[in-house]
Amino acid sequence: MSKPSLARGTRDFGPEIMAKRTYILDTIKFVFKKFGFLPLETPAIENLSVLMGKYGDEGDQLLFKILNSGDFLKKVKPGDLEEGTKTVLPKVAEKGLRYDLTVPFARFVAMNRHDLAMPFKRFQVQPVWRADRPQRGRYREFYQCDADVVGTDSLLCEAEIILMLHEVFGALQLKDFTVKMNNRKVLTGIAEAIGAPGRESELCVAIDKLDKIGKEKVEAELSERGFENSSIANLQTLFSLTDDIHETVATLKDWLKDSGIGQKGIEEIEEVLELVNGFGLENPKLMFDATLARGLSYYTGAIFEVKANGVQIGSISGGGRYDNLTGTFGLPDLSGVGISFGVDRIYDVLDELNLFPEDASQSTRVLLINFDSESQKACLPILSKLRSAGIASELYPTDAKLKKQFDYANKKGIPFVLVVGSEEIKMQKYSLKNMATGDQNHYTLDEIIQQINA
RNA sequence: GAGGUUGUAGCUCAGCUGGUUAGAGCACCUGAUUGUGGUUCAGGGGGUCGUGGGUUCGAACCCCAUCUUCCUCCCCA
Repeated sequence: MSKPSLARGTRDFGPEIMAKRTYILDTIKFVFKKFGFLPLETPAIENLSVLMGKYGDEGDQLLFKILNSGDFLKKVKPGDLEEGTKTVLPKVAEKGLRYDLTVPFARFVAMNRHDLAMPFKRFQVQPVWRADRPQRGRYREFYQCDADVVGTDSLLCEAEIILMLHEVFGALQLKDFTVKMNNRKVLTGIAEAIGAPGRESELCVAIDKLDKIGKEKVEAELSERGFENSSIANLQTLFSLTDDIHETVATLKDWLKDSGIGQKGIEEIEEVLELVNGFGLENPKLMFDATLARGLSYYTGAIFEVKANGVQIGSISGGGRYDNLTGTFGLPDLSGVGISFGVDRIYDVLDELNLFPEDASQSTRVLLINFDSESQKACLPILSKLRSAGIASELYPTDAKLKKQFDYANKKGIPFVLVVGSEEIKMQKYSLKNMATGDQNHYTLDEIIQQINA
């Protein structure tokens, strides 16, 4: 007999945690559906040919590969081993676990292009796997919760994403959050404006750390990376931006007036703002942050990130627009925009702020006590009636000691206990005990249903 | 992938320079109360000290390896 253990970087979700996670996911899915997104699930296992080469060299390393079934060494020839992993891997593994939801989605779109109503809006909530080194908040198995629209470059999608973010976090009672927005084209424009065209990736890696390490260190890093002093001096405009969205737009318009692409980016942001305004969104928690640079390797337009204020935690949601999603699967020129919710982080935020509703973990409302076969028999029709009335109820399955049965109700947080003994059966009135107050009285079944539903 | 860190009862942790039978709180079980939980009281069970080697008369404690935990970097959700 060996001690059981979890595989590294994986977790169990017990009933209590599941109740809270389900609450979060149900809220998000409800909003997705309300905005016309359709559900999609794809297999945990994909062919490695679908997954490899999509996430860079590092990504290929982090893919979980599945050993071929049967004699997995069949195709390996003597001598292959000396050639190393690159030679042996394709001969022993043809499948792997999905690394994210975007690539399987792209595969699905490419395979079903003729059947899909374009633009195609889908949401997908499934676990993904990465052979990463686990840390707090980083696991080898975790859920992604994505919604994307492909097949249109309409900025209406961007506006609707902003709306969905507000609806989701509003519904979760999270009052203090900020939706940060930027545009890849603005970043490209900034690189041009400071005389370092084409180097926005490098620029952004440094700028992105601004709120973490401060202006001086960012400047030092840029200098190290070989940016001219004049370029760095030119960035002062960026460091002096305020939270006021209209002011920022005006400042950038002037700063980037010589960059066509930069202007385009600002125009896109203005149009999105106008659309959001058109929806009549009340009290928008929207900010234009020109230093926001996440996922630069594939985002081409809008970039989003949501921060929970007052909680020491990274972003709780992020997304953006990308071009050519399905290009590697033979379907070019398909633009898409998507948003992803960080379920684990949202869980931590709600937990820390105590925002989970009381009844999120409540299941059974009433427990029927079992004395003997006689009372058990009497309980059956009562159970059925309670359940027909929509009351989650259960009968303790054995005639264990009352203490044990009451303990069970206690531990499960069941608010009512119904005692059905010989006295009660005779009277056709049963003892209903409120576990919180300790009150206990005899009621008819109809009265009991009323009491429990009250 | 690089560096550091952690592991003792179901859980949280004590355990002296290496020295007899490894402790506590909580949880669990039994009884006080054979038709009533949460409180109280009395009693009880539970540990190959992460695992495998080594040093030693003797190892929870020292050494090596390995797994695990957490942290920093890289990268990311």
